[in-house]
Amino acid sequence: MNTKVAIKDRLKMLGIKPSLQRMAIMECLLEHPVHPTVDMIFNQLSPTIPTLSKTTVYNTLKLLSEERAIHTVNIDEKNVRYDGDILPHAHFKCKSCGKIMDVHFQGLEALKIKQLHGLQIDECQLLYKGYCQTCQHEIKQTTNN
Amino acid sequence: MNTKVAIKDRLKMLGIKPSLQRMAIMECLLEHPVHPTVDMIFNQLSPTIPTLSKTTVYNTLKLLSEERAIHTVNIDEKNVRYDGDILPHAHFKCKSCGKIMDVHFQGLEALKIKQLHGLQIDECQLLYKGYCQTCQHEIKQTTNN
DNA sequence: AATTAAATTGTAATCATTACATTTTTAATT
DNA sequence: AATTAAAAATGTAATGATTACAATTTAATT
Repeated sequence: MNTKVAIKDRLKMLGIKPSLQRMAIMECLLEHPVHPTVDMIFNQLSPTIPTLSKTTVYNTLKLLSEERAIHTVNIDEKNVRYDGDILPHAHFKCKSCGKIMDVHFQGLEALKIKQLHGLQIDECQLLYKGYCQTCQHEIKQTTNN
Repeated sequence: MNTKVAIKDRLKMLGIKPSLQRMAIMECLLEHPVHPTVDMIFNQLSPTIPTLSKTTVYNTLKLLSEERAIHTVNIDEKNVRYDGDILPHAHFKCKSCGKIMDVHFQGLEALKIKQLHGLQIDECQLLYKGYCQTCQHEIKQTTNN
């Protein structure tokens, strides 16, 4: 469970002062695991924090990802996506509806290698693109008519 | 060997008319497998094709990747990188010098799955970030002083 | 050669992200 | 509790990669 207390402790542990804005952004990512953009986060929180600035969202997301509290997902051409789930998993983007989904499968952890050909690796992203179940069906329907 | 003839045939096979500009861009990617940016390609070819426009480079790279003659690599935050090598391999970016390198290892082909959890997959990217051998050494040296 | 279509080019617009200066909030010190 | 210093948040302006679009050039077709 991601209680506010748990989030606060987590940020403190990482040396991040848990301000109102930082807490809200972190909580937003955990509560809405849709890999949101900066704009989506800003629009989500703006009503409850009317003074919130988009720059703060940018700054905070940068800080959080630098301190490894969150991950960035570079699967979309236009905007960077953010993910509060830092457990190893792949991402899939539907080229029709644009939805970004988590993908889990056996053997994924094996990709999280730390050393390879003398390279020191500390970040890994596995990205897939294609068509989700819903869009596959819609395309079939359209083609049949 | 990537002779001009071979490149021309390859483009024709994909239904791409092999114009001077398209040939040059395709050849540039194959001859200089450094995962160049649009600007790098433009600067490389500009002297030999003085009339070349950057828009043409953008248009051509879009066409080539749509027709699957090349791959885009979204490992850099600032610019899209392009790769003429479409055989399965991963990419590594050094966070110090910025160099982007190919990574090959056993079991990589297994990631090229076509179907998963009902998703129809037709693109796959495996990206690593960290520090290359050279930069690791330099960091050690600096730290020791 | 004339006509049409395709490809290339140059300029202007878009828009996500960053830079930076200012203001506000928080923490530390007296 | 007031004062000062540091950190965080904010708003505006700038940046710069990419795209849109209209004009020009080149190639293909009749």
